[in-house]
Amino acid sequence: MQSRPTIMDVAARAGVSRQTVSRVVNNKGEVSEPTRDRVLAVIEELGYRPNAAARSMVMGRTCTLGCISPSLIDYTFANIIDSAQAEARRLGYFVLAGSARTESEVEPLLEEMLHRQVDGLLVLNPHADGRYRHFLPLIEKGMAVVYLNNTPRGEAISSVHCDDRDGGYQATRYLLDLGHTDIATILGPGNEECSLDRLDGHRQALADAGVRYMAELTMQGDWSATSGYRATQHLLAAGRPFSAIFAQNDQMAVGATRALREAGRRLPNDVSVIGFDDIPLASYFDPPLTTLRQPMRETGERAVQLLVETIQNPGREPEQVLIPARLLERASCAPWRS
Amino acid sequence: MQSRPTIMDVAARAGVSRQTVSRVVNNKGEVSEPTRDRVLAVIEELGYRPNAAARSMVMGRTCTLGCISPSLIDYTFANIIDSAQAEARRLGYFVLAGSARTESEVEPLLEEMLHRQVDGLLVLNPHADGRYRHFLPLIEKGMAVVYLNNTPRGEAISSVHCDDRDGGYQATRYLLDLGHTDIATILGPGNEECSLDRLDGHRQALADAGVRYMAELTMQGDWSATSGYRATQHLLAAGRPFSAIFAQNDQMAVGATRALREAGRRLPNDVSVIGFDDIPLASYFDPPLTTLRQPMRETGERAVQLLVETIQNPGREPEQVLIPARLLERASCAPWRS
DNA sequence: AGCGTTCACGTGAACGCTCACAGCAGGGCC
DNA sequence: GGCCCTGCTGTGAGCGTTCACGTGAACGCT
Repeated sequence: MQSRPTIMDVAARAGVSRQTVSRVVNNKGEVSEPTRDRVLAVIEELGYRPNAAARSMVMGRTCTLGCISPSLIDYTFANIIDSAQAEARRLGYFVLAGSARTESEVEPLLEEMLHRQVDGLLVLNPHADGRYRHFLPLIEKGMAVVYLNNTPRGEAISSVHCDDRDGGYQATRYLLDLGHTDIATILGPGNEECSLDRLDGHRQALADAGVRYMAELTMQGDWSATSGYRATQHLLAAGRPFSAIFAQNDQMAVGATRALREAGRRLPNDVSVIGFDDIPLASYFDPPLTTLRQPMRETGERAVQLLVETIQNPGREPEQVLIPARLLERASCAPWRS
Repeated sequence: MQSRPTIMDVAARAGVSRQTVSRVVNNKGEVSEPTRDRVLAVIEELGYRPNAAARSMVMGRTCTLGCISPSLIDYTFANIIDSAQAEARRLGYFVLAGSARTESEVEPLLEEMLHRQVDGLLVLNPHADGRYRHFLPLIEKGMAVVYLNNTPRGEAISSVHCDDRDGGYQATRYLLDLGHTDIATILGPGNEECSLDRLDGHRQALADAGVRYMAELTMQGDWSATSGYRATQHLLAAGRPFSAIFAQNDQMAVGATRALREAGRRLPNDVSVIGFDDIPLASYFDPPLTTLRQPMRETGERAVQLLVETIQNPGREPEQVLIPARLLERASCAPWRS
């Protein structure tokens, strides 16, 4: 790469000092009209681009946000990251995204990001066990951090995520309104807050409707389709009757429908299934999956806004943002005919 | 954020010069055992992390790769980016990923990345029309660039992607071996090389088997499930009989199965469907989708390796890497009973 | 005329690091 | 003793910016 022109090259060619060029580039300070035009022309001519590294160095900030996620592939995460990245760029920041598949990968990834002097950190769906360990000391030292998806309870930490409790409530309420009372539910991992919250909402909806919650109809999954499949097989084998399943995400819902079909149950007439997330092909399953749409783009955007605000105003109080999920009625749920 | 310790703080506290600290940190040059230990201890104690911006400035490289993709959400892209990111980190680089949904977003994104002085560029599935425009001049100036997925023809550009031609051949060959001769095919956008290549392979397989290629059985899609759905409806309406569909990606395959089911055709007995990609829930569709698995992780890794090699050795000749796709037999294809 | 203000620019220093070089021991060799 | 070599360490300069000043010139006011 032949070396790029520097601010000095521009200054020399325009017959001004570097500072004037700097003023033009940053639009700050007084520069006369003709001088400005001349400088801009030279910038254009030379293809000058200010060196972000040099600028970072003197300004003490990099305008870079780190984003640590268990995966960049998962549809939900990818969506959040995509929108976060777009919003960040709108605000003059860039996102350095890294995946830490396992808990032990978090530390080195975080370390690398701190090397890069990221101005703030977006933490996606932190691994339950290391959720506090890595980030709390950083926050205490003044690092701006926003959690997404899972939020540690009882900590003064900024976070943005879907209103899982309300989502669980809506899903269950919907099934109840269709006349179902024997509602099975398939959870995510037990150490993830969003799963606990969805369950909470579920139980609240049952309670509000005067329907007894039955622990035997609650199965544990791990978000994967396979786990939903297995959970449903267990449910069927256990023999306790149910007419509907609330799966805490779409993958598990898809696994559930498969297990049901294999067991000869017809959807939605024999059993209704409702999911959570609204993955891309949800409407293409047989039957098209009724689900709660997670507000992924908004989540990413709000998180970046919150993070940037925190960076620019370090005194800012932590804030917990909840964004409601929206019910999408498709064809996997039907009224219960008793 | 209280200010981080600098190399001078470490030097002072260890009673050595900055250069010695630098030598220890970078493991280069001679440092006596006791001095090294002392410095390392101070680094640990102070939590010193070298400032990447300062280092970039003097070294003239940022150890950062830009990655421009139409989307970070799409399963294929997300997979490639995730693996690229992991491989990059292994090699001491970081990936700055940005999405440029439309052609017009490429320019500003590229511009921002150049500001950041990225050492090289990963270009994912470039928008057909702007494929050359933005990057060729950069490459001429010595910028390291690797294309992924779609590769402009006839340019001396490094690229890594799936062997689409062979994939198209395999898919078609598989259907032919099952006894199908009336094979419909649903393409991706006509300006994407990977779609053209898959079609090429398809036609070659037909030719090799002495089966006539029928243009009426070829439909154009845009990778979306909906487009596959529509294309199949057209195919059915056109009345020309077919016993199998080769959809150039899984989304369209899923759309196709839905259209077939709605038309009362049974899968796979009436019609076989084969896709391309192996999306996560492919095995959970009804019937589980037979498809060609795209080597996404390998693609991302090889691309980064190639890019880093090019950066470190600017004289390196451009190289086109093809990675074979692998047939995954599931249940959406059946032998043709004539 | 003398003064302060504003405008339009320029200059030294600093950001945190690495590179190239220099210096100073100590050791081996003729 | 004088020479060179090697191992270890320090110093000046510079990377490309911005910040905090400083400096004229022009202007308006008393």
